[in-house]
Amino acid sequence: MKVYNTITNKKEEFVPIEEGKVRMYVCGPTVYNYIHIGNARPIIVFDTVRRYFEYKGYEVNFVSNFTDVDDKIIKKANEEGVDSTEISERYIKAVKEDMEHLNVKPATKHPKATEEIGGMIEMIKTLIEKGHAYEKNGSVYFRTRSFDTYGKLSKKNIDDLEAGHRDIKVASEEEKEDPLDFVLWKPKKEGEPAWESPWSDGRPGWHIECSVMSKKYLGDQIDIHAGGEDLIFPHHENEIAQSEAANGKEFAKYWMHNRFLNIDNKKMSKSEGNFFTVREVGEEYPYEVLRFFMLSGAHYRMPLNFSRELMEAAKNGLERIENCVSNLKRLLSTAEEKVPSEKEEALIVKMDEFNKKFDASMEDDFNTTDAISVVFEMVKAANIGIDDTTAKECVLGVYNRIKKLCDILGVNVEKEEELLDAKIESLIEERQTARKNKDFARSDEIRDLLLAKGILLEDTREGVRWKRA
RNA sequence: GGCGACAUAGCCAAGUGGUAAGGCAUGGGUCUGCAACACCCUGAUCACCAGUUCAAAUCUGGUUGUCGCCUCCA
Repeated sequence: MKVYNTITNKKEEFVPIEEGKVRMYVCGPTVYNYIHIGNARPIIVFDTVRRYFEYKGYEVNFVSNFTDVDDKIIKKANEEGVDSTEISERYIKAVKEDMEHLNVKPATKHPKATEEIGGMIEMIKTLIEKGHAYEKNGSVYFRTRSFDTYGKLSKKNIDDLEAGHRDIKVASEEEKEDPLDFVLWKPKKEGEPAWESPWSDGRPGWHIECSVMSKKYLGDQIDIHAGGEDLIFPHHENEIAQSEAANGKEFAKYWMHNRFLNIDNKKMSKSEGNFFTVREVGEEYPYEVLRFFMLSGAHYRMPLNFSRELMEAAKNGLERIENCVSNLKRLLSTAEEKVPSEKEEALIVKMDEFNKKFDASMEDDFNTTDAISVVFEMVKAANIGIDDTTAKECVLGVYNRIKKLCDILGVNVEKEEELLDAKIESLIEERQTARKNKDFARSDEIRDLLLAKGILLEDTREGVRWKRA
């Protein structure tokens, strides 16, 4: 399995630290609002990575945090005149709902920063003892120049960075030994939540949170650390500095970063107002369409553009797969138990080949775009090769295979079994009678009526079928 | 200024040395009372220039263009 590693800028063969196990940490959202579709990209992408590892038989310890103490949360709390915990808890609940809708598996552990303060204080102490950090007026800073490989992830030259900082020095910079130093602990200001520490009542810096939560739940060394591309610098660079300086070990073996999701080819930003929350999109499209779009629209290391046109294309494409699966499911109930013909045997074998091709795509740095094209090839083969005379074994084999691959991607292609109420059933019956009597005016009238209720009818050789519009 | 990514049909997008996967859309057909589903047919020589090679979308150099990071940001 090949994984693109940001730190080496290369695809590398994945070798786990511990045989058969993957320790993976994904930086989670700061919970100050509903997540937008840009936040959803890493959530979906890395959930898919996890699912693939699990499919390959790895035991995945998947940790993803919630940053629940932060300037933006405090600001929002002050605006609403409530406690910041109320804000963070509200949006953690919302993220979890969104994740469930997007068929994202809950992490093995979702730590919250505010529940890990003790560990942060411990790590900061260690850093001070080792000379990598210092206290000044209740604040603690990381001594960036004391970590000699600083910049290895983002490929930044430490001296270039300092030059860039000189112009934008702010008041608090004055107490730093070096403009490059970043904060590990900051004393509280009026109206801010605070925790006791040896240095001041205050709160941790953002970067130390992830270093500590990763260490606590996954250990000093982990296999994969992932997140959005914007986190490479400074967040992940600083995490490396903190963790490696404190633990004396290489932090993460593989660093994975997804590129951004754009809207109409422009970066989403609050100031431009060009962003959509997951919920907003969910009102217009089924959530599985959004997930399918994220995985089929582009490889995770490529920019992905979001637009109505592209969502429509994704919706239509997904429906093609759904139609095929529901067709197979229907055939399954009537298919004859018999020895498959030579052609049917060949189709079953073909499914094996498709599965291998799918795996090969996924093992090439999780090329979901390519993997999905394999699913479409399977759909085509099924549509051509299977009908109501096909042996049950063959129908079942194809059905299971397509479902399995979609499940690895976390894309739900099977609609829940639903019963229609009696009134609608009788309307469908009435329409069938009308059609038999060639009263097409009445039959079309009923079809339109049902369509208005969101029931789409399709007449097939085997009889009438319906689905939700 | 520093670092990095990308440029393939109307749109989206795989493909890193041997004569271009897949999807959406379009047009034509088959099926159907009609529609929908499905099936068949329909389309690109891969930004440009130069080079390496028997052979390049795929390697090298250059040109042009788009984008990201360097500050909170998925």
